[in-house]
Amino acid sequence: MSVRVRFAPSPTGFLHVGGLRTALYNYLFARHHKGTYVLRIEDTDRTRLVENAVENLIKSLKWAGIDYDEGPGKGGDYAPYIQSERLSIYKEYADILHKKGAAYYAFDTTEEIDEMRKRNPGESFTKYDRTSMKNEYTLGEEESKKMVDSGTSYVLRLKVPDSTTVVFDDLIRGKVEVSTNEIDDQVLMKSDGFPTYHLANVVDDHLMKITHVIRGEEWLPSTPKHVLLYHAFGWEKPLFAHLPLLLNPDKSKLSKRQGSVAVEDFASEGYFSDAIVNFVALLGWNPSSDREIYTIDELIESFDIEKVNKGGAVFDRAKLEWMNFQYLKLMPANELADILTPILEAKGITGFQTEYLEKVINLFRERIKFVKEIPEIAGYMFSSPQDFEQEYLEKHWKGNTVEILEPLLDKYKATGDFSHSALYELTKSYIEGLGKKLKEIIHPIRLMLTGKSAGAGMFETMEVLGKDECIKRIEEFIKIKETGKI
RNA sequence: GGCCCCAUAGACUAAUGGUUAGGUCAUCAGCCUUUCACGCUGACAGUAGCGGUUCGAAUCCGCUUGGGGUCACCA
Repeated sequence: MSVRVRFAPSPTGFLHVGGLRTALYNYLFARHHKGTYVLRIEDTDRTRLVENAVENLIKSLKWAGIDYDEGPGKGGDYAPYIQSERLSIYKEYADILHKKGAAYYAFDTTEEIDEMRKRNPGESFTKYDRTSMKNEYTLGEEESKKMVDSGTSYVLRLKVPDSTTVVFDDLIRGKVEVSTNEIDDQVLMKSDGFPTYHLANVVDDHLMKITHVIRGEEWLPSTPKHVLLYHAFGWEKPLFAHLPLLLNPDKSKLSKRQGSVAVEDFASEGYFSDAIVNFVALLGWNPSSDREIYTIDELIESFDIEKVNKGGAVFDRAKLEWMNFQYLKLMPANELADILTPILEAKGITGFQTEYLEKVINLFRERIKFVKEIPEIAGYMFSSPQDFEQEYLEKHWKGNTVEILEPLLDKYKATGDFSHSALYELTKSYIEGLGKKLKEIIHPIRLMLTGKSAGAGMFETMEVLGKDECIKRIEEFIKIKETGKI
């Protein structure tokens, strides 16, 4: 039988990185087994509708390079893939459950339920009390039918059998057992006619012929309810695999507060999708070799759901940055220039050729983790420096600096070769001819051209800046220095 | 609190009964050097604890401790 998996997020407005990892593992599993990947939207909570949430979700998945075979916008044999468009299906299956006696109507108000829970405050676990509340059993079948027909608000609850044990196998965790005494008579159909997650999820997974349910660990406690539902319907259940959680540094479930958590935020912060995918893939699993960087095809090739770890994994942003840097180092300059251009434009820097941007990128790519850092640390590549580091100036600008500089400036003016190697030779032989060391002149030059103590190689920087610009900056600096303004 | 899940260095992980417990991030040091980085080399640092099974345990079992998740007409 061919593998069919699904990623079934609820449209909360954005894709959480934890969701991305779940989506990714499903994707890797599907592709590894040459199976089918389904995207299904679980929007059965109409109180939490968020505008454009589905579009955003799909956009983020697409950004990450995770494409699905069936789902919203694509269709498929089991459409629709948005649960709010499948209401009549759930109603139909809810009725089947009711007819089988596996579920029953209940008429309690929210207040009555609250009160029931308050009744035994010392109790460790408050289960819906089928024998004392307002439902089909206490009211009688006839009365209850009358109420339903007359339009009284009601829900459908799962009749959980007493004192039996639900057992299922988890691909990652092995055998899991839970006593039904610990399982509540879960609401399956809400009073607004929408199904709860539990019903919709089971019905859809069955109807869509899902073979493996791969989802976050937070679903583990409700899986027994789902197993009960499969059993009640007389359906074969899929295989389950509950993924370990992604954690904050304090080990709690990954959330905002301690940094971005939305995939779109990582994108706008300048992370590369390949880096995020690579990083997230290795949180909870790895191909067991001594390597960190993998292409998506390599991940697909070696993915093994049974080798996924059981314990939660802290989302370490420092390592993510390092990962991003690994990709930045290797990325073609023209692609990075395409990223740089709008960043510069946003700062009002325009009019530079792509070729020039590529040179700047190559100068700085090993000194940054994000492209957006370039205008921050190397603004002088786009206009003359306005500020000069005071401490750097005081340390390297001596009384005789101008004296030493002027003949060198003439040599720069005279040379036809402004390549970094030629500049190096020229500068070196000149300064050594004076019995001085190269570094004695390099720092003043760096100061005049960049205003900063830190930067790329001096002669490489000069080559990219170009002869005219370098000469202009040096002359300007000397002039201003003479006025005493610096 | 009940139930469920989990436990290799600060973090991510490898090792599925036999290794000096390996790799990566972070941290620290040295080298390189033209500043800052990169890179290279090295260092620090781990099987939560206690029992048991076994010739042999990070690995299997039990208990303890610790952490997390979950207990809605939310998913």
